[in-house]
Amino acid sequence: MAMAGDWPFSANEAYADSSAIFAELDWANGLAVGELLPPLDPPESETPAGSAASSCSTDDADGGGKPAAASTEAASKPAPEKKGGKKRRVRQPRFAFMTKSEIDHLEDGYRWRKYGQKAVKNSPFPRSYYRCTNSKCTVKKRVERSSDDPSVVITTYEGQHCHHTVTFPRAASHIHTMAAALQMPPFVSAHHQLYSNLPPASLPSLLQPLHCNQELQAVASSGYHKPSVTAASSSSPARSVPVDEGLLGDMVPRAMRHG
DNA sequence: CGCGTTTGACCAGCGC
DNA sequence: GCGCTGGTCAAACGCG
Repeated sequence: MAMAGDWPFSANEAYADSSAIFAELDWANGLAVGELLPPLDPPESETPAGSAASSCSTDDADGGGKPAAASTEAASKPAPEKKGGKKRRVRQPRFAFMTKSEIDHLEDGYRWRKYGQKAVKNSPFPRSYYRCTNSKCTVKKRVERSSDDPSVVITTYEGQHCHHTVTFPRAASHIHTMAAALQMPPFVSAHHQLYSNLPPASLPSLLQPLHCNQELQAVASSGYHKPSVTAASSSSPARSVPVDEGLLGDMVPRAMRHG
């Protein structure tokens, strides 16, 4: 696989091909992607929205229905304890985006290990499942191609990284740090146009620092300067983005924000 | 040898 | 209750 040691922007042609990010809904919940999902199971989950979204917590709470074997216990398959009360699958906050790319697995600065692939219904293309290789990080992502447009890759992130990217870019650090602050892959913030029907207020919640991410926030806030590569927002190329809507302004065209 | 991928099996949730 | 589907596990395998 492509080693994440190489900063994708230098070699990964997919980025050049990538043309846009479209708004995407969380199909399962009917929410705009990027918005933190409401707790599906408030009593048991530690409030996925906001702080508890930490993927650092050992409680993956999810594990696809299986006992949370995330990262550590995976080896010994514990006897599947009978769940007295139906424990609903608790999802981490997710966001997804569509990318026009010829390759499925876009480099985003993190290292991922593929742990599964499934054929999905209503799609001729299989869905791949990836997990962050950081043992303390339980972030997962799914990658699949759109059945409507095979050139479009749909990537869904679940959870938030509690660590820096594996590689820190040389030149594009501003992009990367910004993306880190967003818990997004860098190409999201830098190379794509993100259309979203998120209410403006929801994005800041997405940016909410996690206890284990505060360093990222710090880095981002100190190192960030407005990237010049966000010209994808062709709607208003020369506008100056107010501080309070900076990232949002970069990614969400104004026209899309008053939906 | 370590790390990542492949792939079939297994399990849980959900709809009928 | 049953079948379908999505999600995950884990052994086998490949590669550097």
